[in-house]
Amino acid sequence: MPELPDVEGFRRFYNRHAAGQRVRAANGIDPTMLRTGTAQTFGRALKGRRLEGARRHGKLLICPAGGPTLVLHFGMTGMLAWCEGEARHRHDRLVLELSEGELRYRNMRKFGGIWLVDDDGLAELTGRLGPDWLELDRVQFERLIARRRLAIKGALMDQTLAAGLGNLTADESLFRARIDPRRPACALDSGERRRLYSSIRRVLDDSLPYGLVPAKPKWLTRARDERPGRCPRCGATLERTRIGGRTTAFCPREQH
DNA sequence: GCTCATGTTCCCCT
DNA sequence: CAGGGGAACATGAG
Repeated sequence: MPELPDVEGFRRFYNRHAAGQRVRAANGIDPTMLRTGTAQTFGRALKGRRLEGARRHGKLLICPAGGPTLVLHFGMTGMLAWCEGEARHRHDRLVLELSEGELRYRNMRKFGGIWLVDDDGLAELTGRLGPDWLELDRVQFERLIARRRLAIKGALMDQTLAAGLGNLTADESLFRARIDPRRPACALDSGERRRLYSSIRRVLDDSLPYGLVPAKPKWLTRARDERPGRCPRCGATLERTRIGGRTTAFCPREQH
């Protein structure tokens, strides 16, 4: 699930359920997902801490805990769950026992990761990312992509340029802007760059309330997994290819 | 058995 | 250095 809109949904979920509570214990951490320290140091450092409100940078959920900061990346299958007595789920990779219940980090495929960092460690993590997409203005965006020769979709998914877009949001935005995802970024003219920027913002803004990329009637996301997929606007058969190692869907009749 | 999956990183080429 | 291609990571679903 996790692209920017999903992680923004997790942030709201975290702040609704977990923020403000004290950590009674950190249990069941999957050591293969822990990117810093050991299960023991992790648990000791978090126990007794009060969780503050979380923020987000790209696809990272950043959860300060009055000293150390818990950072979660959800990979392709991660999510949060709030539990009050339910049995442990097979894919729970971390259980934080809090005053009023349990916050669980659940992740089937175990991509992504869990960090517990100090301020320097946090700066190191976020420093590898470009600005968050919700903080990026059009002029910055145009500057970032203007000289790149890679496929525009590859540029949109490069988290070091700007952070938060993923496979679905990139395809959806290019579909909305009617731009062929295979074109070199530097081949877009100024009008196309503007159109793409506003399309991305629209896709993100429209998705945020849902906490996911919604399969709206005129959205590519609705049709991309059908086979053969049909363009939700013109009915043409969608084309499927790979860009940057990711399955890419687009309408060959409308996207140029 | 096979393919594919909303992510990232690393390694090898050109 | 920029960028492409593929593999790896781990666990399913169809």
